[in-house]
Order: sequence, then C-alpha cells, then structure tokens
Amino acid sequence: MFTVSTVNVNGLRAADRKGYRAWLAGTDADVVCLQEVRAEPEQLAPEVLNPEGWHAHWAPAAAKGRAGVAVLSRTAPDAVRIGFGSAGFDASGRWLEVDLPDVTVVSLYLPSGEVDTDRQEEKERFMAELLPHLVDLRKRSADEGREVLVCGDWNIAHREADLRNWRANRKKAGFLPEERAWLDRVLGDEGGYTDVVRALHPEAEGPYSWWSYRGRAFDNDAGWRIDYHVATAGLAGRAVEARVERAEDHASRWSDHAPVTVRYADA
Amino acid sequence: MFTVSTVNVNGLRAADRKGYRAWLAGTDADVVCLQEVRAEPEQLAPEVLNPEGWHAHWAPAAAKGRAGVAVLSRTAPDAVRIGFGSAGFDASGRWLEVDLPDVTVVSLYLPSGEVDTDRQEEKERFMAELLPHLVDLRKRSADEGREVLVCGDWNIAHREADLRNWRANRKKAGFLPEERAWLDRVLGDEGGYTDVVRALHPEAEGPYSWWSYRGRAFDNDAGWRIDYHVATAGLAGRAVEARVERAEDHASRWSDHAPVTVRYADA
DNA sequence: CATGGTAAG
DNA sequence: CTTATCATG
Repeated sequence: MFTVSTVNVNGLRAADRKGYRAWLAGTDADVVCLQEVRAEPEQLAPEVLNPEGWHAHWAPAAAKGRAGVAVLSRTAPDAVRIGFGSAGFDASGRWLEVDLPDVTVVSLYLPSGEVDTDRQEEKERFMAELLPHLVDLRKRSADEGREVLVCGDWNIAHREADLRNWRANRKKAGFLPEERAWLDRVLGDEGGYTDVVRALHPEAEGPYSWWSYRGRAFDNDAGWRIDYHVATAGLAGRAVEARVERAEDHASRWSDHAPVTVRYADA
Repeated sequence: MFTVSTVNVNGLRAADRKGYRAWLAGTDADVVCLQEVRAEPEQLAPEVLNPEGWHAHWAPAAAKGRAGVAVLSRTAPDAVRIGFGSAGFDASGRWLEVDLPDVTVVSLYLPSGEVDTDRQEEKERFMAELLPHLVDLRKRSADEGREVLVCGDWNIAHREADLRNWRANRKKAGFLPEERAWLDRVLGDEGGYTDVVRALHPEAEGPYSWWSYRGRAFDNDAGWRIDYHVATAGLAGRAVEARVERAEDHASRWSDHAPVTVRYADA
C-alpha cells in the first residue's frame, strides 16, 4: 500500500506550535505534501526541517513568509525539481516535483486569487501556464512508465458539492465559472487527470478540506474542498480509501486546512 | 490635593486587554496623561474612549498606529490645544495641552530616536522646536497666573542616577550627551522648569519608570527614568509625594512603562 | 480570523 | 520582546 497525505499548513512554524509535529509523528503516510510553509528552511526547527525517518525537500518562495511547498517521503527520491518551467512562477514556492520509483509526486499551491484585483489575474496566469505543463508531465511520465500525482491546495472548488455555500460564493475567487472550467479541462480529456477523492466518493458532499478561520465556519462545517489528489488514470484506479483528517474541535486544529489522505493499492 | 498620573501605555488597546481599565477605575488621580495610545479614538472601546467620571481629550497621530497622547481629567478643561505650533509635529500625536482652572497640564510623547538614523535627527528637531515653546508657555501662563505641568515620556534619562546601566548606554538614544544637555536647558534657567520627582528625591536611584520588554530588564529592575513631571516652580514647590506604580510581577504588567503619580498640595 | 513581515519602540 | 499596520489568505 502507498499512502499519501497533503495538507496546507498555513505557516509551518505556527502549525508546529499547535500540533503539526505530533501529527507527522503519528501518520502512516509514505509521502506528505505540504503547502503554505511560509518560512525559509533555515527558519524551521531542525526536527521539522529534517524529521527523523523522512526525506524532506523544500521549495520556499523568493518572497519571505509567503507560499512555500514541500514533499516528505520515507524513501529518498530519485530526482527533485522546483517549478514547472515558468519564468514568473518558478520562484514563487508553489510547485515541487519529486520522482519516486514509479510515481512523480507534486506538491502544488495554486494562488488563492481575489476578484477584481491583480491577484486574480496572477491566479489566471498561473492556471494558464500550468495546464500545458500538466499535460506534458503526464505524457513524459507515461513514456517513462510513471504515474503522476499532483497533491495540494488548488484553491478551486470544482463543483457545487465541493463547498457548503456554493450559491453565496458564485462570484468569489475559488468558485468562479472560469476557474471551475479550468479544472474541467485538467480533469477532462485535455488534462487527462482524475480527481481521486471525488472518484472514490462521487455522490458525497465534500468532503471539505478547508474552513475559514472567520466566523463559525469550522463549527458549522461551512467548508470547501480545495485540496486535491489529482492523479493519472493508472494511479487513480488504485485508490482504495480517502479520508480528510478533520480536527475534533477548534482547540486541536493546527491549520485552517485538514490533511487529505489517500491509500493506493500497489501496482 | 491635586493628583496627577502619567503613563506611556504602549498601545492602549493592548493595555486595556491587560488591565489598564481596572487601573484607571482604581486610581485616585485627578488628571491622567497618556502617551503612545497608538489608536484612533474610534478604534477604542467606548468605556476607554470616554470613561465614566472623566473628561477625555485625545490627540492621535496622523500616522495610524503611531504615538498618540491623551489627557483625562475629572473636571472639564477650559481649553484644549493640540500641538505646540510646529508645522512638522503638530499632527504627530505628541503634544496635548489642557487648561484646568489654574494649571495647564500637557501630555508629551517625545520621539524615542535611534542613533545613526533619521529618527534621531527627527528627535533632535523636535527638541529644538519644543524648547522655545516651553519657555513661551511658561511665560504666557505666568502672565495669566497659571502654572504649567508637562507630563509624559520625554525619552531621555537626565543623569546617571536615572538609568540602571548608564555606562553601557552612553551612546544610546535616550542617554546621549546632547539629549541630556537639552534637558539641562529645560530644567535650568533657560527653560525654568523643575523635575518634580527628582526634586522630591534628590539622592534616589531612579525611580525608574520604563523597563524594556527584552531580556529580563523588568525582573532585574534594569530600568530607565524617562517619564517625568516637569513643572513650573510654583507647582513643583507644592509637590508632596511621588510614586512609581511598578507592577508586582510580569503577569500584572499592562505596559512596559509604569504610571508616575505625584500629589500636589493645594495652592 | 490567522500567519508572517516590517517599522517602531 | 511587544505593539501596531499591512498583505495575504
């Protein structure tokens, strides 16, 4: 069995203060993808930077305290690549590829965007540049006999079942028609990828993976499913179980996101 | 008896969370001068903005979250003036004059400065502009038969007895020779003012009124006396008791400064 | 509502 | 070390 977790930690130093380290010590995952590390590697505690029993690779953003992704794996990767060949985004701490024996695992942190600001334009540029790379990555990997798994915070809820209050959010970044249409392409014939958790649970509400810190979103389960396992067909077909590790209560939360963990059967 | 307290609150909203409001409710002062309010009046809780039993006047800085002084008095002032006639500093939230029946009380927050930066030049410009106004204020008030009391954070320790580690601080803002010389002028024939607490306790170490939050300054009593009652001779001669309301322990501190309270006998 | 940077103290 | 503002989420 091959188990992969992905979680947006919303500042790894803060998450560590609140329980991340204990969570990592207790997980049975083989690979953990992190997003929003929001620290330079040197700013992390040694036990977080290089946890015992893990090989950790980091892709911090050039801008201090922003974004930043990582991949932790129990075995050493064959290769590690930062960025997806974009002059504008490769130093933004949003894309890290790690080659394991027969699968390339990616930690992705897509810009959140904000309607009517240049942050939304940036998100759209990022999406526009990413799609061709996703296609290319799938094709190259297929040639090499490898699967691809793009884990991370995609910052888009795909369908109405992917967020609690979809009506109120139709004009909000993260559920805009153009963003959803872009995910349609990623998950359709053009991209050729599968939304693993949705494939396992086609009729479920959610399961949500992010709840705003504002108001009572967590208590009311007013969440969004924006953290995905996006996999090539061969790997997606081997997914046997998915779970969102939602905290018991507010006090035990160490991020506004929850880990999304999927178990894949061996090939 | 006429009792006046002065205290740099280091952010009134934070101070309120930690105990300022209870302190105000318990004080026997007739007038309270505040410095470093660091809030626009509208950002303050109503009970802090207009405490029951007090007349409160505020002089916020134009720059949000910076400086800001206030005077609270149990009786309504006859007049209130913001600034000391300086184009550069009148909107900086550092000078507020309040006329009470026979004394003008001022809340002053002198810039802290920082050696080798333009913040030190700003401090020196402020001092240069302030001294003539102090002289003028004393003279005009004398003509009107009024005393003057300039309370606040002067951000200068006058003499070696006014800070714990004076040797280590000879080149630090707050104990520079030129700053001390300027205070000599304020407190000498030119200014004509008296350092009330020092006059009451000529031989004392301190009493300190500020302890840095850094290190163990508070526990070690490694403090500075930078908060003064600076009064015209007639009022200074009526001072009968001074106390610094140093917190019992770290947990009960609600600012890095302590209130400096003086009781003045009636004329 | 929370993180982290930064300026100020 | 602590207060704020700010941009980001």
